[in-house]
Amino acid sequence: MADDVFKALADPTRRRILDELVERDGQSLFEICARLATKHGLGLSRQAISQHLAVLEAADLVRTRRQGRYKFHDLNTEPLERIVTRWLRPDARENTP
Amino acid sequence: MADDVFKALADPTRRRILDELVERDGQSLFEICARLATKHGLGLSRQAISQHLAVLEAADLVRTRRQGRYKFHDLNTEPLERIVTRWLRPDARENTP
DNA sequence: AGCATAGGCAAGTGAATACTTGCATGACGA
DNA sequence: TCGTCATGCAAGTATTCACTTGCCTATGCT
Repeated sequence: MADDVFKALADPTRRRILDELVERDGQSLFEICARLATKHGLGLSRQAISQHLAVLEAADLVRTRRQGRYKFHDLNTEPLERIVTRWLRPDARENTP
Repeated sequence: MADDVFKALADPTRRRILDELVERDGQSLFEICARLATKHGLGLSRQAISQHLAVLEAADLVRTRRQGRYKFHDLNTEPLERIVTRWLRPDARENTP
């Protein structure tokens, strides 16, 4: 459960993908490929990113919806809000930005 | 920087160690070994845990202070509060628990 | 001084994982 | 219907990483 979230966040490429989805939600696989290549200079294959997206989806950080031959990816921040508070003590938990 | 934090949190054993330090701060290596073994049933060698602590220290999630032949480990939650807000949109950032 | 305790360093092993290459499927347009 | 575009599946490789084993350093006690 939270295990998958931490594992998903462990890879820098996957964190870039999340960055990209924060900026523009609902992108397709090819869009993400293109923007990672141009903006971040990552020359990864389509499959590499597809597998990363699968990991993110397994962690429920990304929700997908099919539309014809396109598959759009939406960011889901809910799991992120849960995981970190685990180690925040009561007094530190109040002023979370 | 934040890279090290995510990498540190990727391993379940390291997350257990953080759990242990939340419960009681300032433990030595042997204390952590003992409590992980008894409470969580983890039969890991001393070096394994020592290496995990080194990773946590590199991520600044654990601060250490030497005192004689003892080395005490203190939890530092500051890096945790930074990393997740990266993907929280403005509207979601308000009601963080 | 001598010995036990607390921790550190380094090399080696096995498993997990990120990435690639090649082929298959399924939807849309001419 | 045929070809193309977007994606999925599977096997193979190579690197990363967690863990162990063995030896070394240093502090404190008797």
